[in-house]
Amino acid sequence: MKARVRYAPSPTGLQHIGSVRTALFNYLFAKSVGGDFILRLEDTDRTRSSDAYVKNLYDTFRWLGFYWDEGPDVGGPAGPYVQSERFALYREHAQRLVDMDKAYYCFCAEDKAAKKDEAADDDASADAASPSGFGYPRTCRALDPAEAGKRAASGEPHVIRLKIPLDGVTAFDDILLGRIEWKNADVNPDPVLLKSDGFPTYHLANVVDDHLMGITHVMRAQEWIPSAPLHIIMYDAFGWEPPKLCHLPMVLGEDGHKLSKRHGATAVDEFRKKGYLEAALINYVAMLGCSYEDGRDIFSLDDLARLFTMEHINKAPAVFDYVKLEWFNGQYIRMLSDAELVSRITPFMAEAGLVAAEPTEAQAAALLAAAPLVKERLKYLTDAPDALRFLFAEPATPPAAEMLPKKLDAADAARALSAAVGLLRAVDPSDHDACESAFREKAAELGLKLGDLLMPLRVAVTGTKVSPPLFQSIAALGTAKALARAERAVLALLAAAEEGR
RNA sequence: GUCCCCUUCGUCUAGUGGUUAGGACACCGGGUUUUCAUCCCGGCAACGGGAGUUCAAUUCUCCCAGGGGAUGCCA
Repeated sequence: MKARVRYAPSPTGLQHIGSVRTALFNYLFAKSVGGDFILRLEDTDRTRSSDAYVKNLYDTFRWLGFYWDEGPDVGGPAGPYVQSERFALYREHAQRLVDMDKAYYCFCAEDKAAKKDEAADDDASADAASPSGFGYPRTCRALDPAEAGKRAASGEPHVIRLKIPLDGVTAFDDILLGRIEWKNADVNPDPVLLKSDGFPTYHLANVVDDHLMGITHVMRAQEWIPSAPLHIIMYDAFGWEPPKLCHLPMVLGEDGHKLSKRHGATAVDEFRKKGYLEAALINYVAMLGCSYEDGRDIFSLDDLARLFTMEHINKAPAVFDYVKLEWFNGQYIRMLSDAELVSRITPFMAEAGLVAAEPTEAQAAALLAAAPLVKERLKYLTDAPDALRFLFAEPATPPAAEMLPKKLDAADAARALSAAVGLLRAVDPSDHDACESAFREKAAELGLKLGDLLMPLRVAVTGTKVSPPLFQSIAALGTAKALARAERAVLALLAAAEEGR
């Protein structure tokens, strides 16, 4: 049977690195076995779902570059793929469960106090420690079904709750974790299936849709383990065969807690804006909790899809390491062709006001010439503006002190820089070897190290002590501009020397 | 509190009874070099603890400890 897996996000927030990892693992599994990857929107929380988040979801995955075989936008035989468009289905199925005496109407008022308060801290867990069990006290379970049915039919507000067996155990075999057994007494007592607004909860919608859509494998984070038995009980009640379950290890922040905003960037969109390459992000995230081929660490999406196996998923949670991600990003930047790098950094250059959003021909040429200069120096695409500013904007003449090599004073530096200017007039900056030998000779003649001769020129031309290789930078800039900057700098140095005397 | 899951270098991991416990990031040295990077070489560093099983346990079993997760009309 062809494998069918799904990614089922709820559009109640920006696409998060943790959920994207779940999507990625599902995708990799599907592709590794020639199965289908399906997108389903779980927008059953009417107050929190929003179109803006749906858009963010599409934007995110378009950027990441992986796709689904079936989904709201591409259609498919098991649609619709948006739960709010399947509204009637859930009530129908909940009703079936009631009719079979596997679920019941509940008329208890919504317990606001039981709702998790966002601001609540650890004290809340102490409060929750009721000595006699937990959760809903199953009050309405005792109601006469016929009577309850009448009340519901008359329009009295109600929810539908699942009857969790009072004793016995529910077990399932997790692909990763093996057999997991739960005493039914420990399962969430009678969870809500259908809310009072008529929408299903995750539990109901998830089970109904996974079955109706022919999902064969459910891969989701380990935080879902406690609700797995409840889902199994539902599959049994319906008489359906449950899909195979695989609970993925969690992704943690450096402090060992579930990855969240306070750990740094977590929304995929933030990574894009911060100058990460999607290939680097995918490569890194794929390696959190899973391994592919020993002795190798650079994998394309296709490589990952080919190499993925569930046997190589780890059970233990993984800590998200921004430093290692940074290394991956640098690796991927270096693998870009010059033209690719240009198209990647152009938006950031434009944002910094250094080039037009649609670069002019001259800017495009300058960008292309500059690409090889910075390729191995960038950790993030966002580093490009600072690294290349000197090519697109006129730097202020640096203060003399900035231009002094170690142990040299302003007069020495002025002398060195003047010599450099003289040399610059004579050489072709694009002839790297000629430049270097000319400057080496001159340095020796002046009793300077090559670096000392070059430093004042570097600062004068680029405006900073740290720059791409000087001769190539000058070649990219053009000798005329470089000369003008250097000559101004000589004057500044001379003035400083005068003052210092 | 209760239930569940997890446990190899600081981090990500390889490893499925016998290995000098391997790799990557980070870190520390050194080299190349025109600053910064890149690149190359070397180094540091781990099987949570205790009982078993076995000729032999990182690997199998149990207990403990530690960590994480769940305990919603959120997913």
